[in-house]
Amino acid sequence: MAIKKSYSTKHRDELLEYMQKTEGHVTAGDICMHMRACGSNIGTATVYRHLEKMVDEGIVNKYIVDEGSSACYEYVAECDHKSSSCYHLKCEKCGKLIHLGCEEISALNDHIKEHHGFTINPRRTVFYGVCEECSK
Amino acid sequence: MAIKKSYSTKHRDELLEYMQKTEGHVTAGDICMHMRACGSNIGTATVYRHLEKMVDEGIVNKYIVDEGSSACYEYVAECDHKSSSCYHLKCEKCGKLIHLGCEEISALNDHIKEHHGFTINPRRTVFYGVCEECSK
DNA sequence: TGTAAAATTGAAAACGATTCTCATTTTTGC
DNA sequence: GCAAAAATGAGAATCGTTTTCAATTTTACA
Repeated sequence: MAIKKSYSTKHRDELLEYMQKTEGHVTAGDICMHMRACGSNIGTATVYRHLEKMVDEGIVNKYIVDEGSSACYEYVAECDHKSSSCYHLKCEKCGKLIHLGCEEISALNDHIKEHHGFTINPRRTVFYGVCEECSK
Repeated sequence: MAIKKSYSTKHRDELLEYMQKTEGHVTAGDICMHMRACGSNIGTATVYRHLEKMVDEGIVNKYIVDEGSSACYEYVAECDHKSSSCYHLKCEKCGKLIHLGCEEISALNDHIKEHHGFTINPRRTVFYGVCEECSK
């Protein structure tokens, strides 16, 4: 029940800046490697802690894309403006993770909400399947 | 490049029988515990190995439902007859995993196939969100 | 049948992503 | 400035899953 206020620190700023300027999805491991390559001495635990907080705050999205392999993170601005209609497709063959902004799909949200009482969270939902190139 | 033919063994039969008679989703851990409780001496590795094979063969579906926690498996008959329209909803609050058979949703598959060239695999796709009870 | 090749098995070790612990250092509010 | 609260890093711990390896089963077929 302790009050957990977020201090803004060098590491948090570094991490946020990296997330903002990075297009697409990165894993915690990617981030650690990159940060160290840039001379930052940020630790693994700290990266995870900040990512988790940012996910809670809605600044960053987290996708569980495969069991075993690492989770993907991305800065929210990338697709938040289309919020309800931004989904992700993950190709089972080539492993590509694809953004999909499409109104048609947000209609699905409405349908499931109305008819099945379930409120979908597009931020976490990933469609698995086979992409165009791989299905040739 | 070795030829990998499936021998039918006691363990495979036991496991398959358990999967068939079990409704809904189980984790590999659940299975191991249950098998041992029933006097079987099947090992963890064997359970995983058979599950993986059954997934490949299409007899069993595997869902990655949360990072960190175990994957869920279920016997395919449970929802295969509605194949293209059988999805799963996972409540982020209570953790419930819900079957959803609905034609409206299979229309989504068609849309994504036609307009985005992506073939969805409902067997792996899980919608995250909040269920009816939890959203009250 | 008998037998060798191929597949399965269990135990335990290895793995990899993530989380926890804890002592130390920063940051904050005042 | 100072004390309380939060952040930090290193390394240990966790936990689901996979691998290893030697021993056992199962199969194909002579």
